[in-house]
Amino acid sequence: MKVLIADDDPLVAGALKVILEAQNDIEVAGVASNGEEAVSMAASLLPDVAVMDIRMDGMNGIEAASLILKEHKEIKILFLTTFLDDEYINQALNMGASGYILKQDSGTLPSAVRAVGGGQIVFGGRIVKKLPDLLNRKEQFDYDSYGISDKEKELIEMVAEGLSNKEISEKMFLGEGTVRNMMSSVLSKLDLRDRTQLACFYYQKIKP
Amino acid sequence: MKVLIADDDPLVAGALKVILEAQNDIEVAGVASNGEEAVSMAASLLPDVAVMDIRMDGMNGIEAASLILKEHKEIKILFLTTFLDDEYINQALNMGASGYILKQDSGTLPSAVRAVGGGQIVFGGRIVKKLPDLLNRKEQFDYDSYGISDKEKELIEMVAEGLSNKEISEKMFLGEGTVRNMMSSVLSKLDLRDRTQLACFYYQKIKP
DNA sequence: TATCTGAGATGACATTTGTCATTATCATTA
DNA sequence: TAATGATAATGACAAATGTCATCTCAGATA
Repeated sequence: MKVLIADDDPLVAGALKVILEAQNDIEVAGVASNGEEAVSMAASLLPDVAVMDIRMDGMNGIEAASLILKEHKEIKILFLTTFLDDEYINQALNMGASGYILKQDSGTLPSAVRAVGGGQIVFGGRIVKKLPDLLNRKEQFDYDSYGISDKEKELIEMVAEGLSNKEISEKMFLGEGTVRNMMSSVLSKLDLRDRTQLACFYYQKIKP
Repeated sequence: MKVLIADDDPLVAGALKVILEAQNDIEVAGVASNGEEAVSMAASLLPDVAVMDIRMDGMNGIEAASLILKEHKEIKILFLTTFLDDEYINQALNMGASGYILKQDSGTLPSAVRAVGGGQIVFGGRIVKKLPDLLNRKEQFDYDSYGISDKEKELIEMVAEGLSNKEISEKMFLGEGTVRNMMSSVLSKLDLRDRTQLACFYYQKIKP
């Protein structure tokens, strides 16, 4: 199995090479030290798997990988990263990467490379613990920073259920006019125009 | 590395055993033929990895796995399945499983087992192609069955962006009154009361 | 050809909605 | 005690919204 390594830190790149070459079924076809190099080497060497750092000077790993996949979608991309970074995980997934593991777990790199080469997808264990949170995120919205009170929060949730002012006023034991005033206040705090925009805001920003 | 196999089809279980025992670093500690057996054998054998079928008579793989994880969260669960089933994938992920691959890809099973044993997460390649869709699902809602036309569909999406009738009419090159009529029609088709409920419906049922 | 149909438009109408100024209460605080 | 501020309520008002009956018109259909 032919592997291309891309990392702008020569020490890391060297270490990865040593680890992978110790496996008798893995051959390190080349080592790139930045994104551009990775793209051109991938095109000439046609490795089975490209093991890439995400953070590199110049063209980063994500960009390089998507260029590689554009031309050779049979090459599997395995990202190595130092941090847990939600944004990168999402980008990598949507881009069609085959794996995303932490450098700290380099001991499991060979098996990850084999699994990826075999057409499977691999995530570092620590990353998976974050996946459910990524899927059903909730309540992370900071009402306070907008100066929104608990009552107003209630109101927002009722709007997001499609209730009218009258219905809300009954549920909250308030006058309908009061609810209208609260609504007005909430809308201006969030810089929105009407209750429908508030409902959209709720589903897009508060409980995505 | 100790592995427990659980599959209610003896043929499949046997085949898996053969495949895994051909690897000199993998030892098949036991073979369970249903969920209950898997739970008790996991408790007594304490394997590193449990390779489990999802569909089994009686207790299914998901239930069995969550029982195993409750007691021994260091045991990694690798699910084998015949089908691509969104619901199972989600359940498996949320449950804390370490892998989910197709039986058809049994050739890559050994590397998957090693990767999982090493603390990584593995998904079968065909499954990954569905992951982005699972994240930003869209368009799976059946507008037709409600008799909703393409134009009406557009309108719904614009309402879900918080646009007013006037803004929608400009975007669609229609009279504002026409938009109001379309709105009225859509609301009655979906049995809703106003545009805010329509926006809520959109985020809850159409693009959850 | 005559008819039917559906998309688009209009105008009238009752409601709902959001804004604003004002007032009333009540608890806290200076 | 008096001032303050938060909470709740009113009334007035303009704008937006949803419903309905009706009209036009082009294209399909008999």
